[in-house]
Order: sequence, then structure tokens, then C-alpha cells
Amino acid sequence: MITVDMRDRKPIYEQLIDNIRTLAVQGYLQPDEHLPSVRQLAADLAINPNTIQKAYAELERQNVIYALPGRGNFVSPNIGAIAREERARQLQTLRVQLAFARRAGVGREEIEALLDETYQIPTEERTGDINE
Amino acid sequence: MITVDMRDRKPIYEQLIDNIRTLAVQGYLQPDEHLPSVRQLAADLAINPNTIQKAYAELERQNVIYALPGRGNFVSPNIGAIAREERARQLQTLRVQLAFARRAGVGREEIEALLDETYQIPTEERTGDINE
DNA sequence: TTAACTGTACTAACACATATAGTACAGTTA
DNA sequence: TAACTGTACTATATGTGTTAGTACAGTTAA
Repeated sequence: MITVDMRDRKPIYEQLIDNIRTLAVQGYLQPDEHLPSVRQLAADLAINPNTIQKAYAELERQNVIYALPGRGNFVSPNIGAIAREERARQLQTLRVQLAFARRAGVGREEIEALLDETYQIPTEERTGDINE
Repeated sequence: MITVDMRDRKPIYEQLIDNIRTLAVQGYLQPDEHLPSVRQLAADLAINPNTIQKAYAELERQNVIYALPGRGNFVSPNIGAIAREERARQLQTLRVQLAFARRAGVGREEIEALLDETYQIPTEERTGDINE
């Protein structure tokens, strides 16, 4: 489900970019799946079509989706490369955050406990339904 | 050393807040140490005094520093509570980032490797010199 | 006492990013 | 043909961050 949070400090178009890329990378959107049109998604989320267009344009630049003028926007078929990039980015962000945590006085044992917690919960189900 | 990065998306006053709080919490600034005056720091960093004032005001609100009108701004003597808050915040941020990393497909072993890397490097030296 | 510091409180102006509103045009589809 | 689609504009509004300038009261040292 594509959503936005108006109270979030992050701009709407960035929320959309991260949201849709995550959905695509994690398999909640199938390759070549037809995304909602600019005007339709704008109506659904009650925001301006220009904002949707801005997000779609950036997602196309990132090769997460592709556009066929007159037809619509579609999920990129080779999402694997995007997934690898996303994975690398999350790993790098985690590396930085680990350093911050250590400098703040967090002990390794505490992080191990967090790891247990994080990997305890089983992986979520994936379907082709965009609304999940 | 108090610094700002003009290219950073984060506002200058927020950089200053995080920067100074980190220096205080990690012992690079001593309790009751005299901070640079609003006008002096503005001159050093080549930014507007109002921006410094905004950061100092917020740091005082967070009990990281205290102000004596006519005298200057000083590091809070009971920085311990601030340090505990900072530690909790970093832990919470780490918790969220771990969840993101897992969802992006990062395996537990990779994170264990990052942990080794993070806790391998010995702790840095701390001095009372503000310029370190 | 005076001069030079200090924090603090304003107003005004500017720059920038975000978001909205409206219009237009060309390609696609039923 | 009608109703979709993406795309490209211009204009406007808004909020945030930053700068500029002024002012006033408290502190400190010569």
C-alpha cells in the first residue's frame, strides 16, 4: 500500500520515492506491474499530481520504474540490481549508526540483544497485491 | 572542534546542536566549561549570530548547557542525564535501522561482521581541549 | 566610571524547497 | 471519438532557514 504521512518532516515526494522503491525491492510489486497513474494516485492520496509526477520521474531516473508515455508507469523488470543497491545502502547506514551507538556508550551485548530481537520475528509474506 | 558543513542538507543550527551535545556527552567538553560567545563562534564559523543563538537556546532547553546573561554559555555540570538520554536515543535509532537492514535482505552474519569491525577499534582519547 | 565584552529580543528581508493550481499537448486505448 | 495516459510548462502560496540590523541590560576589566 502506497501511503504518505503529512506530519512527517520528510517531503511527500521523498516519502513516495522511498515507499515505492521499498515495495518494489521487497517483491510487493511485481516486475512490469502497472503503477497507479499520476492523476489517480494523486486523487487517492489527496495530494497534487505534480508531486506524484516528481516522485515518478525520480524513480525512473533511479531505474526503479519505467514510463511509457500515454500508457503509464511500470515496475522495472530488472529490479535485482536495485535491490542490491538498496541492500548496500542499508548496510552502510547501519555501519554509521553502529559507530554512533558505540560512541554514545552502547555496549556490544546490548546490540546482540537487539539482533536477537530483530531476527526473531519470521519474514513477512509477499504477494502480488499492491495493497498489502 | 565545533564545525558546520554548508553542503549538508541538515540546517546549520541543528548541526550545531548535535555537534555540541555530542562533544559534551562524550567528555570533549568539561562540565561548566565556557563555550565560545554567540558573536565569537559566529565569526569563527562565518555564519550569522542569530543562527548560533538559536542553537544555544535549544541546547539550553535540552539542559545540555546553561546561560548566564552578561557572562556567557557553559556546559551543564550534570551531563550524565543527557548522556543517558543520548544513549537511549542512539539505541532506538539503531533498532529501527536494524529492522530496515533486515528487510533489505541483510543477513545476521553480515551485521555480526560489522559489529566486529565497530568494536575492534580502541576507544579514542578524551581531553579537555575543545579543539580536539 | 568607562569601554568592551556578554546574552537576549526584536523586526525586516531574502533565499530556497515544497506543494498547489491551472493549462496545454501528444500518445494510447476502448 | 472520448477518456485515459505521461509530460511540460507558468504562476502562486507557504514554511523554514538564514542573514542583517538594532537595541537593551548584565558583566568584567582597565
